[in-house]
Amino acid sequence: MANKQDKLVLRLERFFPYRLSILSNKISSIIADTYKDKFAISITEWRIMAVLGEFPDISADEISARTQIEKSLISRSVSKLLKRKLIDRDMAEDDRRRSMIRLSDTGNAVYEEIVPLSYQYERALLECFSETEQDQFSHLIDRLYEHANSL
Amino acid sequence: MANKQDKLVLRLERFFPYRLSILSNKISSIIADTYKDKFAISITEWRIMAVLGEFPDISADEISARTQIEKSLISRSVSKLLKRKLIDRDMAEDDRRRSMIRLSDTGNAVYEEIVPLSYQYERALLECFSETEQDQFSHLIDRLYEHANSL
DNA sequence: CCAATTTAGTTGCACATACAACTATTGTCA
DNA sequence: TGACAATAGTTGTATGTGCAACTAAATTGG
Repeated sequence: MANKQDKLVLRLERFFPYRLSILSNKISSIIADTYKDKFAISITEWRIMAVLGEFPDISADEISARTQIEKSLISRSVSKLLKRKLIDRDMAEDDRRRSMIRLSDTGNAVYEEIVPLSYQYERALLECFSETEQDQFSHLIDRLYEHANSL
Repeated sequence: MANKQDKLVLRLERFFPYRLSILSNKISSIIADTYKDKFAISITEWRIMAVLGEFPDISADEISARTQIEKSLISRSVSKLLKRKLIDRDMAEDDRRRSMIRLSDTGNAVYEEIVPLSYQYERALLECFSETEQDQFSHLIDRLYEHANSL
């Protein structure tokens, strides 16, 4: 006969979304501490700089699209980065709403310091996997992301 | 001869920590929307309720340990859940600092509504993987989490 | 050509969260 | 026993972040 013990229980610590969240937060917070301690830069600011390192002279909107960061957050972060002279900005001549943003010389210097550290950290993280496992993991992440987007 | 084009660039969209973060945020935000729309509950609040569904009559500190949520956040969330009568609390007799928290009848009813939805969402997410891939992914996540904790 | 709509970016506001300081209670050990 | 340390929980404060309203500029359609 059914009783209270038949209650369907959620095992939180085995629940995929929870485990992914905990894992991601752990990894991100380690990175955040490093960037904060060494360069006084937040993850958000770093992501903006990272995108500008790859794609110079793009607009705030394009940064937003490429980093998935809210445009209001982009706006405030860009202000901070401008004040600290890590980036430069001027308005597009053909469209005076749109801005053209790029790393300044200082920003580039910081960028070139952080990039090797980032790769080093990524390698340290993934050293618990074999090459094959790294590829598996990479593909699984891509597939899951695709799929989550379609839900 | 080395020139500007030799600059080491970070491909953000292929950087593991970034991809994990984006994936996890996407998945969590879908869940958050569901809980918010149907039950007016945040992810944090749900995690607290989930742990109480598994482990009734535990203290705020134990909730914090099991969910990795900051104790100050636990405190404020517990206040909200008490006000909404989703949980009950009384103080431990042997230690008047420690509290004993559990789901109320209302809380249990909500819990029993959410749990099947959670499992359903998890299944929907993972349906893009075969059984084998699900196991692989699960093990890789566990290993990576272990490893990240040791860095 | 001009009103209405769309787009880029900024700002106000509400709420989430982290860290540290604080209170109250309990435990330790000389 | 009594001073000191440790623990459970709360609260203050600073900052992060998301959503919506807003401004200014560009585009569209009649």
